Amino acid sequence: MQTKKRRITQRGTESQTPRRARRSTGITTLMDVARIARVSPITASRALNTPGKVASETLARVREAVTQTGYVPNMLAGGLASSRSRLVAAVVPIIAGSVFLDMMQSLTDTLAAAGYQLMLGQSGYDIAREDALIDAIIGRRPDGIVITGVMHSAYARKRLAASGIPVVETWDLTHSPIDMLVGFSHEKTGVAVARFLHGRGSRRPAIISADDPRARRRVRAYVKAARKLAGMEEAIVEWVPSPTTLKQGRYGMARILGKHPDIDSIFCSSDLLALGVLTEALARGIDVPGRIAVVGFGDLAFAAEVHPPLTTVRIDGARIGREAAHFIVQRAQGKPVADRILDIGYSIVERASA
Amino acid sequence: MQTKKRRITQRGTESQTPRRARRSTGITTLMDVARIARVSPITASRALNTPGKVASETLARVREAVTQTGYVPNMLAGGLASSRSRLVAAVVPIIAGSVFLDMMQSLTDTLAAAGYQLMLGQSGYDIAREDALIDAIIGRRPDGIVITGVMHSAYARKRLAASGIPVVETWDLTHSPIDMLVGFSHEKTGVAVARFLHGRGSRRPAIISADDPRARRRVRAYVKAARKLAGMEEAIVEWVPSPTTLKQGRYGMARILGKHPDIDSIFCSSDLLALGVLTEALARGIDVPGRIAVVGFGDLAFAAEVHPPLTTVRIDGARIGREAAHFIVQRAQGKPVADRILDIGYSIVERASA
DNA sequence: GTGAAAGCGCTAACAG
DNA sequence: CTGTTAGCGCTTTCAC
Repeated sequence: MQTKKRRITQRGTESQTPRRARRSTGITTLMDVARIARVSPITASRALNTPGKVASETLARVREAVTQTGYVPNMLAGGLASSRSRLVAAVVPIIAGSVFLDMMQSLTDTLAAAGYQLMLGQSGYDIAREDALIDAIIGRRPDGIVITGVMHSAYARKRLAASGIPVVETWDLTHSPIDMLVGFSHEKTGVAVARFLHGRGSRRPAIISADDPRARRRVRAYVKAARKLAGMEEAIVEWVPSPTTLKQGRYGMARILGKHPDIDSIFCSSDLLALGVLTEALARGIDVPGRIAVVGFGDLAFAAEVHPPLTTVRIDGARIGREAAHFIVQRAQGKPVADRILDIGYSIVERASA
Repeated sequence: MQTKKRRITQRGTESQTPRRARRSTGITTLMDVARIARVSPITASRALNTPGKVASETLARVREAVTQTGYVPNMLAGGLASSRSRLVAAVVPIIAGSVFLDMMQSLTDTLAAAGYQLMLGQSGYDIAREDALIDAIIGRRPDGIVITGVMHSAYARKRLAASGIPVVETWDLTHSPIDMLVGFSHEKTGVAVARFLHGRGSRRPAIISADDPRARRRVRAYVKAARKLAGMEEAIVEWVPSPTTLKQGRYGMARILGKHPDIDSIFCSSDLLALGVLTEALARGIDVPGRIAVVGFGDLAFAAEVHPPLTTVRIDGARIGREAAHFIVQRAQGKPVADRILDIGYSIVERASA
């Protein structure tokens, strides 16, 4: 073997055997495959990525070489060369016990079907960590970023906008998204529930809500709408910390009953809270919906099967995931997205609890 | 500007202006930062990665240039050059409603703290998809792979072993892991629950279990252990499909009661199933634990707060995630892991339901 | 403490 | 349909 090529050094030093800068990792590369298939590396690359552009006989030789060597393409190298990483990042506030699971599920599935992988990040409740997370994500040069919940940090929003990476914000509605948006109106939801409970005869309403920005907006809209409804008293509001749990629902219910034993309905900012309310009612022998009507939020899998079945606001999380994935795949294929804002709405699922 | 360098072509063609092969992406690179800071790219790199090896005055100049430009390192390029991607892949059977959420949470947190990102993959229930997933993951050259549940496919196991990537299998115990392991014994768990319920006076036991391999082993161990316990009748087993839901718990309970109304205990393969059992019992006016004792599995957040509080098998999912992350970070730092198998055990949390 | 050179493994851009 | 060339943006190796 001979040294294949040599550079001319700026200063015309005498020819030395150029040192080897680095040893290869030893793993099969596309060059190995190409050598075995007796084609050039680029042809091997085409055989794998755009098989239609390669003669079938060549294709067969390359495929043979791939199976023979157990070659797995290095997507770091591919991504660097093509500036398409086929990676999509998702940011969730928290993973455990989150209402975003259905969305993550469908996002992962939809993206996998299109050849993309999902990277997961937790923004948590700390702005500094959120900023660090966004930089870490941008550093991976993903082909898209899906943000669930709200991206609070102005710094992060600026970085995202500057990165040029397609961004989909979800689970909310605004007229000025960073880029694209799949969500619904929390205000409309709050108003709808107030009217629904009023229609069911509630006059002394209470609310147990997580203290997060979107739930807060639902509550505000509910309270405001309730004031305009005939005979409706001012809604009692009990705040609980995020993330919501069954436990918080029980405690919240207990606290409300302690102060206002005569309430006749409770709107909970999550189904888990509502389940806690049902549990506390059961433990105290309070009839639901007879004495108190209960409405949840989310329509999680268990909502239909608890006792009594839970009336709740249904949000199609799986659809949010699918649509967000579609947005990003569209963009990655260079197709501009016409409508950047998609309102998937909500619905109230009437069951026995209200 | 002048062409900086030129290669000597094999055949000595006359000097032509070499065409520009590709345009840069236009984003700030380390070279831009280096130019502004008036240092070489490698010094800029060192300033960011090993600041201790750079003079403080140089460091300041580089940092200034970074903030000025908004530079974000391209980790695809860095990973390719260093063959350390700082990416860890996690494989879960499904995301939604999974018992692995606590683990994913702590895995994400622990890894993020060490500077790693998590990539998520769903193996689902289809072997072909599982194989494709493993190849997609290996293609990213992650610094580690955490597998939750069981990796069924022999093909995938072979590929993983051949890839040289550190692998941590979790939630189970075997003497022949692919690489490393953090889990517990499902057999011991099953035996322990059988003994526990026997000690609580159960003689006509029933089981509602998901039809997945690990749950099946718990059931088998339970049934076998029960046969040896004085006065214990053969356990009635009702299988339900994975993933388990509250609904399955209700239906399973209903089916068992239809055939064997005199059972006095039910062991459920998940807390969600157990909650379904409690719900069905409530709907039918059956006293728990008076007439039927109920034991769950998992000790999810809600277990302590349902009515009655659920006796259940506690598995420290968060710890599994932490330990798995530690294993991988250790390996990534070149430190060999002494004990590749970690049994984190289980415990029975005694509450009112049994 | 700093730098020049040489790749990591792949694909875009042309040319034939 | 196939090949040559030149990078993508970073870090390793070796030298000073």
